[in-house]
Amino acid sequence: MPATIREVAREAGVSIATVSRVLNGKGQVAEATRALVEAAARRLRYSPDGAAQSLITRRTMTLGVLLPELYGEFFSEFIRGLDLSARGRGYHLLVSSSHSDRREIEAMLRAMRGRVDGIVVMSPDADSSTLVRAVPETIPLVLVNPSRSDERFDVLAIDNYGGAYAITRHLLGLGHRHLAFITGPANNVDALERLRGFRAAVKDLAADQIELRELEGDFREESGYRAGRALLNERSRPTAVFAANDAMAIGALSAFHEAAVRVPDDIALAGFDDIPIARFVAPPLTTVRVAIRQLGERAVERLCVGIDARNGHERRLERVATELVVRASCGGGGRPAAVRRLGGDALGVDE
Amino acid sequence: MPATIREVAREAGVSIATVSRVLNGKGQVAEATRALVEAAARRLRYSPDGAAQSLITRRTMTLGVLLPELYGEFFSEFIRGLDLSARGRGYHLLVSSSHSDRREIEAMLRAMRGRVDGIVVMSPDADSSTLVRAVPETIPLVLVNPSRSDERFDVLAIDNYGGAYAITRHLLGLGHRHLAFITGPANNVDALERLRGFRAAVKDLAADQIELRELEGDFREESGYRAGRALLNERSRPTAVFAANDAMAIGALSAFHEAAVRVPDDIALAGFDDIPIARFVAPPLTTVRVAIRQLGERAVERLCVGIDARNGHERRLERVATELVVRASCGGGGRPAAVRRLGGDALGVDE
DNA sequence: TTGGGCAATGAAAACGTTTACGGTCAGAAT
DNA sequence: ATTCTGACCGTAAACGTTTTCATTGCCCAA
Repeated sequence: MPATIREVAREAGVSIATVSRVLNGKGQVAEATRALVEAAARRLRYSPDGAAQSLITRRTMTLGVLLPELYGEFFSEFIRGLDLSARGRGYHLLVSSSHSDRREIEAMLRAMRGRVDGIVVMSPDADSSTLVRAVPETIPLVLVNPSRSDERFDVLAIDNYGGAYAITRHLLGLGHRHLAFITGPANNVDALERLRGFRAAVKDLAADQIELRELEGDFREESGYRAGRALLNERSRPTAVFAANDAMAIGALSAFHEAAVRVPDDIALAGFDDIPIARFVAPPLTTVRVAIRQLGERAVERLCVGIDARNGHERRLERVATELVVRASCGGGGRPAAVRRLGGDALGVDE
Repeated sequence: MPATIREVAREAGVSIATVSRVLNGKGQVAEATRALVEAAARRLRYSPDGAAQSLITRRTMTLGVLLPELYGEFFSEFIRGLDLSARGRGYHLLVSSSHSDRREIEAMLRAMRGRVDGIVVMSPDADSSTLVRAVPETIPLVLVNPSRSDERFDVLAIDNYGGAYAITRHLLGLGHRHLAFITGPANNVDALERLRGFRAAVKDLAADQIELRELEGDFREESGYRAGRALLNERSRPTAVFAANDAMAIGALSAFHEAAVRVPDDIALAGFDDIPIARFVAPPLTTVRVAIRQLGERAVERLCVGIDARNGHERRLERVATELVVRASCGGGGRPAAVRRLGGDALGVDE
């Protein structure tokens, strides 16, 4: 029903080739005819058919994005980063979320064939490493925070381990010897790495003097709340709690507040991610900042390199740095917010 | 580079027509050949080219989504709703965010031609009503919370007015006579409607006995924080504050906490949206629940109706109901959370 | 034997673009 | 006058599908 290039050509009294040339600004065309064509196009409200363009140019100017179940501020920030960067490069974003199991992701990956020029896959679930085998090797791919790095692909990884290590060290440095850790989903790679960093710091720095406690969570506020309540009921209460993400920390905070347990006076609390709201809870949350938006921007950037090079580029593992953000929730004179950067530049490349 | 249908046909020793029939499950084809073709397709890791399919079928199985600057939990919930509903119907989602001015949106709208089967436009900025004129009338469109309803389009509107009215009545009912309102962005329709509801309730219920104060905000935590501080500095402090959204309420809460002003004892506080985190701040936030995810789901649903009917369906204005959620932040015995529903079914249709 | 009907398949058109190629024409150079 | 050179523009092929239509071969009824 909408106008085609042919109708524009007829209206302007020229051939379709000329119309195409005018609209794409390629090739020589007389000023007079250009004006003619432009007028005709405007009259007919013509805009080219994306499908036909993609078919012939083999470019869709679209990037695919595969995300896990999206929840909370983390993803809106991430998508925002992707979108900003993509739009700046003239790309659209085809997003698909809530992918948990591998088969689903595979199906999506194939469904995107011919619809996108490249794909960003964020699959923090542990079995994602096997997933990529299903990918037609031809399409550029960037993996964000995969369980295992794979030198066949570009990979972006948050330095979860380093961040967790640093914040744990911070807690130990404040003198805490009785710690609790609230974990994330059992098969989530970010969560696992944070746990690993926590354990490593404890082991390295104060192994024998420490009393430890690990509680299960799932990255949502509710689970943090439950964990917080559970802790309060224990005979010997920890002096500091480190939640694997801010949402759970806020949940725990809510439980503490409800029980009139003061933070940080009675108990110290730390999170991870530095979601925007973290500085506005009471007390402001000591946490580890992840440059979420930049993570998205960087992913698109890498992907575009892959696309332009037709995959003929060298693959890299880029580690996105984290930084410790000390606010009031752990006490220890952490105000105003002090920031300590970990592991090189904010977006430094190592390995 | 990836395999085409022609190669599959050759591999299987049949015509491309037969391959197509097998893969789409349409038309008669002998069991033996079917197996042959399927084997060949699998061997070559064939998956059809989306562009070519769209070109011929005139269906992209993709829905466009135009969003404003996305920030915070609201949008991740909304996108989640869209995605869930879209995927259930076999559609993909092409999202594009951060659109502020009209020209940008128009450009996006045209760019989506031939890439999507329909579009969801969320444009809370006041001039969006003029925008739609630029749309080729042919493509199905759903407007979410537009500034003015337009009977040429399907419209989904949050009952901002009703929600604000109800929560203001709640505050008045608790005896507050000195109120402050923190506004949203000046040209944001949701913000404006909430303000209108607030003013109307005051006028209707207690016009002359009330002391009023309106402060500017922009829907982000930071602006709520600033407004909160400003309020504390005033000679005559309000007894209740209603922020046009939860993010700002949380910002204000942070300011109050910092100044050791107790909520709700010293000052009552209410928000709007009921973002997931609202129940986990201290004290839990009294607010107005907006069924964000359902809003997204409903938008896709309406859009699909328009697509299936080739726009030959009757346009509707659907109002998404809101409900008052009473928690502790306003005092008045509101715990555990009591919910009062406003204006018909949760997704009731009026008008 | 003839013909009708049906299942299975293939040939080819169509979708709306971009672009390689060739043609035309005016003016300049010979 | 002839040829050459560009600028300008049109013809047609190509992209990878789906789908219509025709063809083939087979079985069965007349």
